[in-house]
Amino acid sequence: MTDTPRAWETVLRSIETDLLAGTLAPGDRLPPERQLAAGLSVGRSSVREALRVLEVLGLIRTQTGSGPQAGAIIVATPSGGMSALMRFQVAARGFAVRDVVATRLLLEAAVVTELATSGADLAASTQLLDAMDSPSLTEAEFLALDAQFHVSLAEASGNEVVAAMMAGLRNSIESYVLEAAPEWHSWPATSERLRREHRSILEAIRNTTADLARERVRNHITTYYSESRLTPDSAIT
Amino acid sequence: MTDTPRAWETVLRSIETDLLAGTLAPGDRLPPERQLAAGLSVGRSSVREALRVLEVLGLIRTQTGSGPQAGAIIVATPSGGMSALMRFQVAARGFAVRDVVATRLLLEAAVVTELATSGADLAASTQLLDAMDSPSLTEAEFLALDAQFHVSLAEASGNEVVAAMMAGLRNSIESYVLEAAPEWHSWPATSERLRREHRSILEAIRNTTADLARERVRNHITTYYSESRLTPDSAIT
DNA sequence: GTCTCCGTGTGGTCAGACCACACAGAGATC
DNA sequence: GATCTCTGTGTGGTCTGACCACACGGAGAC
Repeated sequence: MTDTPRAWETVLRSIETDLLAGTLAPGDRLPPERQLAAGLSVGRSSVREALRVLEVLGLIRTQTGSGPQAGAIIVATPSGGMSALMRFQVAARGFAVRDVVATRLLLEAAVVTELATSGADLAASTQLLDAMDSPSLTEAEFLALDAQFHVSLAEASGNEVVAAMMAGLRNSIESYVLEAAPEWHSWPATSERLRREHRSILEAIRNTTADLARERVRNHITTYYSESRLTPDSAIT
Repeated sequence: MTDTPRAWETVLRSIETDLLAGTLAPGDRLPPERQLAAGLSVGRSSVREALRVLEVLGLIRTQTGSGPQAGAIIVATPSGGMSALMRFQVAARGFAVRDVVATRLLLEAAVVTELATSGADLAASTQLLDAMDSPSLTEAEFLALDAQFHVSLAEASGNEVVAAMMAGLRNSIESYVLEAAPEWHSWPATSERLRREHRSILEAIRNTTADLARERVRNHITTYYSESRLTPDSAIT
């Protein structure tokens, strides 16, 4: 009943407190592991367990050596953590692939609706589409740009939470997509279709026709996963 | 260029592989740390760093002692990991509270739309509402049930990914809500209003009036966070 | 047959040691 | 004086060994 927290939880809570208090902010360096351990009266291994968690969550970046770039630095890049979380949950069957796809559809529909309504800056997304026109791209490279394009839409909406979720959702089933890719009927035809659909989505957004953009996103994504033989059914909204 | 993975990454990848291969499944026990270390030719501390990550991500549960319940067991409970991730990202300003609220609104609107359309089982949600009618509840207890109610809606939609996200979003700003709670004008009046709004949302779902349910959710959430002085603006959709 | 106790295996933690690495400054070289 | 080289130093990364707390389960006492 005394509820003794484990040592590494103490470290985690201490860092969280410093973050909330503003003592620690993105760009700052954490104290060296040995010093952190001494300051909290825990072993260095406990500190390391806590730092490992923070690293996977995308909160810090560690680097060996000396100098200003060495050590643990607060970075707060959520997409990495979101990807790791979802990838493992899919692997452990905590998340069904069907739900991942449905959630992606849900989020992306909301994103394009917002973009069509608010008229945000789509320069980054447009640039990615141009890059995808290069005929020298391999299949994997093309799909990577494809993923970036969809994330860029979420970023353009200005909602970092949604952007991170989109990245995580995509990454979590990336291996499944790549696995299924060889089964696509014809890669040149598929990539051509994907490019066309991307441009039509952007066009609908620019014309501020939210319903049309949403409809096109819906078709785009369901077709995509259907060809990958990933259950396209049961999409919320 | 040799790209030597760190020892704990080796452990993580090994476990992920076993999960994907089906060698490891929810309910299974991981090998003891010492044995795992020997099998992968890494130190026990590296194994522990990997297990710590998996624990925070909600993939395993560890317990001391001996017997069938001791050790690390695969559980795959994503909400815990989602909560930790979002809580730290909010603390480190990777996520703006505004975006968290906007995302919650987005997801919940989609959830009630789905529920109103598909006619899912709402018994669990109804039961939580009844529990919230008890006059002996403290403020914190009431708010905990409140959070559970909203998560239960997401669960009723059958999408575990969305349910985990809802739980994570809510937990990540829970501390802010509790902080602001004392500033509410009148607790009895507030709780009464919340109860009323909850029931009206469920009613709209039962009547399969999706638009109405969405509208009521929107009002419910924006009012809620507005009273908590948490930026209610800029909600996608 | 029941109760008690202790062996055993598990995670949790700590301390110490060593390695690889990267920077910074001292010193050598031109 | 400017440049190059080298070594010291501080950092994370890892391993080993040791000890603790805990919970189960069977051996032994009653």
